[in-house]
Formats: sequence, C-alpha cells, structure tokens
Amino acid sequence: MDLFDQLIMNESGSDTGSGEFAAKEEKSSVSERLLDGLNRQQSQAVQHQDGPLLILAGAGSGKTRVITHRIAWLVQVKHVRPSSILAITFTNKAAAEMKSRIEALVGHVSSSMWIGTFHSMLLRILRRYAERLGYTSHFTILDSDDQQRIVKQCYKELSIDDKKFPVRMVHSRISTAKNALTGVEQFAREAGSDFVQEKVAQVYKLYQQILKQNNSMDFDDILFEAVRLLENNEDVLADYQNRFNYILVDEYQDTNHAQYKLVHLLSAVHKNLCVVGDDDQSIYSFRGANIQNILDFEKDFKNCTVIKLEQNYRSTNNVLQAANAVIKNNRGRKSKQLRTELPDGDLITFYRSGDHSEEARFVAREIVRCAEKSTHEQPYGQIAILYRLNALSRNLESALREQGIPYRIFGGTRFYDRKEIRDVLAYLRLILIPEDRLSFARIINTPRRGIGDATVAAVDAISAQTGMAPLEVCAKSDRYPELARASGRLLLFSEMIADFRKKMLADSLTLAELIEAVENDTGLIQEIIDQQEKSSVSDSVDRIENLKELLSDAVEFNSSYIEQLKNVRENPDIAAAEDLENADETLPSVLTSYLERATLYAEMDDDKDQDYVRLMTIHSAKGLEFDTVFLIGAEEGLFPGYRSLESEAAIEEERRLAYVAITRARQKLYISTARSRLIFGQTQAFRVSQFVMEIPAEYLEEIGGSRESRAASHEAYANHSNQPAGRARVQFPGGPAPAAGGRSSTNGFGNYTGSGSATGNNSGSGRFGQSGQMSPVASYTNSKPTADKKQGIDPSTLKRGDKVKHQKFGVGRIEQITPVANDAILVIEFEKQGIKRLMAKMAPLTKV
DNA sequence: CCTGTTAATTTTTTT
DNA sequence: AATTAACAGG
Repeated sequence: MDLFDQLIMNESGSDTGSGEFAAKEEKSSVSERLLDGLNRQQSQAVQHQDGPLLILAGAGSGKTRVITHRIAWLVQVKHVRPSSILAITFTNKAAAEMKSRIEALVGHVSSSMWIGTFHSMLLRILRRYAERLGYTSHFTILDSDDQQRIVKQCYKELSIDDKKFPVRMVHSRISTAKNALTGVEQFAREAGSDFVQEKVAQVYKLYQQILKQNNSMDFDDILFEAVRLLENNEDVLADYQNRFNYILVDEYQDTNHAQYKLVHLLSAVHKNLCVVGDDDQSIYSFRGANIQNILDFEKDFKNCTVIKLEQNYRSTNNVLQAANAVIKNNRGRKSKQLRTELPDGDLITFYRSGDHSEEARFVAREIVRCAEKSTHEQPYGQIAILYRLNALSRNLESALREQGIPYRIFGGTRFYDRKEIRDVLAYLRLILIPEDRLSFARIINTPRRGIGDATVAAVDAISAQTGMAPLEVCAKSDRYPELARASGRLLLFSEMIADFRKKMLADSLTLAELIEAVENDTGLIQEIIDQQEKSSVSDSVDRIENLKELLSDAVEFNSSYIEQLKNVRENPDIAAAEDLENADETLPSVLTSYLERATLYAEMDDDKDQDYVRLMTIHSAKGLEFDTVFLIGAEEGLFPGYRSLESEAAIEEERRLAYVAITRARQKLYISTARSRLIFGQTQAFRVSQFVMEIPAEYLEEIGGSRESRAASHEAYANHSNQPAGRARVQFPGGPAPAAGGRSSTNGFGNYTGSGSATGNNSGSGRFGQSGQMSPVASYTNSKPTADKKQGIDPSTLKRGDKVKHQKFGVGRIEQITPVANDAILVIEFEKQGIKRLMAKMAPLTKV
C-alpha cells in the first residue's frame, strides 16, 4: 500500500510540479497550480463557492482531477478546515486513490479529512453510537454469504419451503427493502395480503431478530441503521451536520435511497453538497441504485449549480463516437455529447467468430500482435478483456496460456470469500467472540469431527432454553443427557477454542501465528490434503496456497496496523483516529480490526505496474481505462442478458453498461462475438448484440463475417463457412488477411490434453495468490517469541524415495512431493500405517 | 451419524 | 458444466 501511494504521489507530483513552482510564484501560484491545465468547466467546478453543485462528468472527462483539485482548492485557497470535509466514494479502491491524490496536492493535512466509502464512514459513526440502536459497539458485520445462511436458518424455524421461495430471492427482497428504508413493520403492513410478500415479511422479521441477537449488522443495515440513528437522535445529527461543512459524493448515479437520504440529512445545514456522476454510467440498479437520484438533483436542491464536463481526454474519436452513438438510444438521460480533440485513431475492430474458443484464440493472437508492436515497456499492462459475466473468462484462460500471455483475472470469488478462508475467519471470530452463533454453526463440524446435524440441533435447543451461547453449551455438554453420545467431541471442540482464546488473550502470538495455529491444529489443512486423493479435480494445491496467502496477508496487515496506530498517536486529529480510539497493539485488538477489514475491504489490489493482461467484468472495469480493450461476448441474450430483454428499463441499463465498456478504451477497441457458444451447460446460437448494431458502420471494421441484420441472420447462419462475406472487406491491420479464425480449429480440442495436471494449474500466470507479485510467504513469523518450536522438514531437502520418521506413524518412504507455496504436500507410505498425506513443514517428521 | 452416490438446480453484475 | 442438495448404505 505504501508503495502504491508513493507511485501515485510521484505521478501527480510530477504533473503539477509542486515544489519549486510554488516557491517561485508565492501567493497566487497556489490557485494557479490547482487550475493549471483545466478547461473552463473543470475550473469552474473547482472554484465553485458554496451551495449545491452537480457535476455531470462524462466518461474520461477528468472527473477525479476535478474532485481532488476542488478539495485542494477548498483547503488551500478557501482555507476550509480539512476535518470539515467529507468525501464519499463507492469502493475502497477509489477512496484510496482519491486519498493519495489529495495528499499529493495538499500534504498530510489530508489525513484529517473523512475520505471513504459510505460503509466505512458510517461504520465509524455507528460504532460510536451503537448503544443508542441496541447494539454494542463491537457488533459484527455480515456479508452476503452470511446473510443467505441466516435466511436459510429462518426457513427452518418458520418451516418455509425453499423451493417455493428461493433463498436468493427472499434475501434480495429484504436487501431491497432495507435500501429503500422500509423497516420490518412497514414491510409487513405494505405486504398486505400478497402471499409472497407476506412470507418475506415473516422472514424479514425473524431475520432481524437473529441479527440483533447476534449483535450483528449486515451490509444493508449499515446504511439503514445509520439513517435511523440520525433521524432519531437530533444531537448526533446536529453534530455531524455541523462538522461536515463540505460534502462530496462521487459516483452519485449509483446511490440508492438510503444513501440519498444520508447525504440529504448530512448536508442539510451547510448545503455545501457537491455530487459528481454520470447518469449514463449508472449500472448498479440491481443493488438498489436509483438513477433518479442524479436526474432529480436539480429538483431536490433549489439554486443548484450544474456543470457538465463533456470534453473527453481519454479516447480516440472513433471510440468516443461509437460510445455516443450507442448511448443516445437511451431515453431516460440528461442530454450530453462527449467530444474529444484526439485524432480519429484506429477503427473499432468487430470480429464474428464461429464459437467461443475461436473467439478466445482470436483475442489471444491479437494480444500477441499488440504486444509485439507496442512501444510500451509493459505491453500487456495496457490491455484489458472485458465481459458481461464472469463465466466468460473461462474460455480465455486456455487460449491466453497457449500464447504464453501473462494475465490476471479479477473478480469472481473474492479472496476472503473462498470457502477455506471463510472457515479460518470463522474460527478467528469464534475465538474472539465466543458467543458468535454464526461462526459456531459454520465450523462446529468443519473439518468433520463427528458432530452431525442432530447434535447441533440439540445444542441449539439447549442454547435457546438456557440462553447460553452454543459454544458454552458444548463446554458443559456432559451435564446434558441428550448430548451424552457426542459430549466427548463437543468438549474437545470447546476446549480447542478455549485454548486458542487463552493464547490470544495472553498476547503471546502474532496474528499470523494465531492463524497458522488455527489452520494446522484444527485439521483444516489436513482435511484439504486428504481430499486430494479422492476428488478428481485437484484444487487442494490452490486451496492450501490460499491459506498460506492468508498468512502473508496477516503479516502485512499487522505491520500496517501498527504503523497506523503509531500515526494516530502522533496526530490525534486525523480522521482514522476515531476508528482506533480504543485500539492497541494487543492481539485481540489487531484481530478485531483484521476481521472487520476482511468483510469490508475485500477487494484485490492491483499493482498498476504489473505487466499482465487484465480480465474483468464490465462492472469492475468502471473507473478504469486501458489503451486496448477487448469486449467479448457481445451477443443478444448475453449482452444484453436474456433476463433484461423484456423490460425497456433493463435494456437501458445494459446499454449503459455497453457505454461503460466502450469508453474504457483509450486507443483501440475490439468487440467480438461467437455464432454459437457453450454456456450455461449447453451450446447455443446467438445473434449479434443490438448494441453493436447501433454503432455506425463508419467507425467499424469487420473481420470474420459482418454483423448481419436481423433479416439476414438466418441466411448467414446457414452457410456457416465463414469464408465469404467478411473476408472481402477485411482490412486486417498490418498485412494480408491471415485466416484469423476458422482455419485452425484443431486447437479447439488440442488444449484438452494440456490441462488437468498440476503444472497446468501453476503455469497460468494469472490467478490470485499464484503470481509472483504477492509477497513471499517465507517471513510471516516476526519479532514476538514463537510459542511452539517449528517441526517438520524443509521440503527442498527432500526427494522421492527418502525415508522419514513420523512421531506417531513411524518410518515411511516418500512417494510423491507436491510443492505448495513454500511448503509441500508429501505422500508417504508408512511401514505400518499405510499411505498418508502430510505437509512437510508442519508434520512431526524427521529425516532418517 | 458419516460418507459416497446420485439428482437437481443453477447463471448477472457487487459495496 | 459445475456446484449443491437430497438419499441411501454402512
């Protein structure tokens, strides 16, 4: 993170020339520096005085620059107290970037500004006043996986059939209700006699009870409860209203009702609310975002100033015109027309492939070509492949590997969401908070330890009767005849947790050491190793590597946490001080912060300087830009998705998504489709996306067949030799048209043999936790005295056939060594006990 | 009560 | 296609 900050600072530092410049020109130079290079609208936005301000910032219009410069302007020219500035973003990444860019402009005073996401900033407030809402200040935060589990739990208690009421659907309705600030009672009232809504209302009610009982809030509660807090507590509201003289909200088009309400409440006194957004980039309505918030801003705030940023500095003219042409088909939008002074640039390349693997190979080959002719030091780092659904990334992987292209996939299941990681986190949470029911339920039988559903149900029943936490029931299980049979195992479990807890409270371990102890002593790793022999698809290596990765993550966290603590002590007035009010260096304190970050800050970070192709959904590409963009899967039914085909509003959202995708490209845009594609378990034929049809021909070149009109599509599909139509018109840049697709179909099957082996998994340079960029696992133990001495053997000293001696199993011979992180899985045939799988460094082994 | 097998269901996008 | 739920056998 520090490195990242530094990079940003250097970058912005050089383009504003802070140092000598300011010294020379003295006074007015400050404002000159902040306005330098801005166009009229931008500079007007930066200098706007007081009162509501709406900045409609088109894609690539220098939005971030305007925001950061405006904040700097407020501080340095208007002498606004930094601590009275609140800047809200949607992602932690955006917040971090804004923070460092502002710091580059104004220096360390930026640290007393509140810059963060809605969730992080509200959490700060909620912790302080938790008691007023009926929580303790240590309430835990539940992510959507936890939410679904609780809904399922509700189903059991209410005996609701999850076939008739899909968990997903009910969960999302509850979430929608909260985002619309509809509480339990109101929801029940409005449900009326609607059968489905009535059931949802029942679940909602019980769901909230369970959360309260657990002293936890889900993601949506953070917004909901914050509104409740402010509305019902005048003193609190007044405090924050007065405190935040200037409020700035980025990506305003993505706010939902609760967020809208919050912004209104907080800005009501000073009315210095500046919102920045682009209605054309509103793509989160499925999450409750209401595009009306930005469209109605002028109505909501009388005498508000509106500034449109329509000058695009990012894309070539061809790309930009294509984007304009697509988005103008939307009806519900503020009229604007982006323009650029950049040259036309290359035409957009449209490629119609036969099927998905041909598409993937085309993309891979084009990337190689791009990289070869690129003058950039890091040719791959400037390339992105975007798609509508995560599922589409699969096809690309093998093609990219074949060409030896370094890549990394973003999104999908996030690191902290992986099963094995969540298991460890659940242990940690239970160790920290023995009353936690959710974590208990998750891990009581993970790994398998002979405690089945029946036993868990009995424990729950006793817990409900006596009011004891489930873990406590386990500890006293010998007192209950109904638990007699499982009592031994229950006691063992509770003692194990108690033992961990003792160690934690004694503060004799580092965070990483505690995690390592959990991973090893609970048998989590052993279970994964044991599964290796059974399951045909061996992902054990990946999963263990993830667990090792968690260790280095913990080390990293630990040191940055300590540093931040130090920082706060030296400057008590920085904003982060409120988060760390009662924090210290002890393990319980560190662990508390760590768990919170794991739920709230679950994004993978991306080093901008890494030279690999980035694969991500369009959603996660918002706010980013790349020299070259490949948009794949541009097919009717995929993009726009078939679920949105019925509703005009949904199509418009998809179109906005298309607009976002197109405008990510700086210089070159490829759009590709497949005539048929294997997806959702079957091969389907697809037409070209209507969004592609909306791009005027003058901005396109076509390869592998034209985008046929609807009428022509049958005919074209009939003569599926993709030779004729497209080929004639192809102007393949740089040479005689190579048979980009159709010819080499042998490859389509060729890669089958290549995959499957362990090497196949590792050779991909892409996946999280495998690439060299992650910090090495080696050094995760540090200063504090280690509680238990390391055992085992360094795997690098071992080879097949070596004899080893195990404390319990006796002497055995090594049959197989599978490297994992900096350790290895050993398959050992013991003379007496048979074949066992063990981690080289962890097992009590000695060389013979 | 666990385990391994079969059947069924699922597929946006994410703070 | 792949993950997850139900089911039967030990």
